[in-house]
Amino acid sequence: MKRNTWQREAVRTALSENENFVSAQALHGALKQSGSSIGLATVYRALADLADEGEADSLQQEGEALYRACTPGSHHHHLICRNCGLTVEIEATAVEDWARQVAAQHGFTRAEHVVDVFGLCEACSRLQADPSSS
Amino acid sequence: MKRNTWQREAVRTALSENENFVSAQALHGALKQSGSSIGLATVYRALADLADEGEADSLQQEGEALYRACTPGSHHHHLICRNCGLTVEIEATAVEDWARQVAAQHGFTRAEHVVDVFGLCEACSRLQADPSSS
DNA sequence: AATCGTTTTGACAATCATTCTCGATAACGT
DNA sequence: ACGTTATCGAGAATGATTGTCAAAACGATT
Ligand SMILES: [Zn+2]
Ligand SMILES: [Zn+2]
Ligand SMILES: [Zn+2]
Ligand SMILES: [Zn+2]
Repeated sequence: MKRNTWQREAVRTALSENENFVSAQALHGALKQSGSSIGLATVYRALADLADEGEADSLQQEGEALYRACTPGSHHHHLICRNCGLTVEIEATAVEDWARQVAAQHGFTRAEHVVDVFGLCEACSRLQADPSSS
Repeated sequence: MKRNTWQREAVRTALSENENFVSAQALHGALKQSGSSIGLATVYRALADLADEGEADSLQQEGEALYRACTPGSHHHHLICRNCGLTVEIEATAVEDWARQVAAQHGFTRAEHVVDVFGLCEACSRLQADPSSS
């Protein structure tokens, strides 16, 4: 059976304290900073578990996996700022339907999909337009 | 200025000989197999170039980058078989519009998106349903 | 509370894809 | 053909992730 360890709980907590997507390494760093003695491998394992239990969402950016505590049990996608990491959860029934349909039309089964939107959030867009105002 | 080397051409050719997405390593292996003396780093460089010149599409699967020679100049997405790699190019005007809109609604600029659909193609679906028929 | 079988941990090594280094090579404009 | 300079290739370096395995922690059960 699955056991409850303070390590798993620490990862869960640390994750939920971050509004945005974070890497395993970053999370481990933060935990160590705050005095925890948790191991890096444990953070990786805990995040992987959380992800396939549906308690966290994950995505790949620049070759590394990022995780985020997300609204549990709800399938959704993300709008992410390339500059500051600000993340917005977005629902999109239309996209879900489209994905299902296009798969079916080509005879595909067990369809899953990866849908992420990246951009510059409002604040970062302003900064880039007028860097002097920082 | 950019030069034309047989290495670049070899990668381009090898890529277009593959119907499906392939990794840099796999492509390098295939080239070596057929007698080429091209270096691995060169394959990586050539693929990266092809990708941002729009001659190839790329996606991340299981932590590695895969490339495919795609219909040039047309933005599209892919429906990919998780088992055999069969790939179908799909157009999705509705998704393009949706992505643009959802970004704009939240004040995001320079929106880009990652949209891929994975599943089991018709043949692989059959095999999985009745493995004895192989 | 002590015991016991099983799960989880963590330090470290190992793996694996990708990038970097840098001297050698080869394109291309002249 | 010449010189300039982008490109190449072999191997080292990097960086994220996973594997190893003895020690520690769980939790059910006395
Ligand atoms: Zn931002
Ligand atoms: Zn979806
Ligand atoms: Zn298939
Ligand atoms: Zn698109």
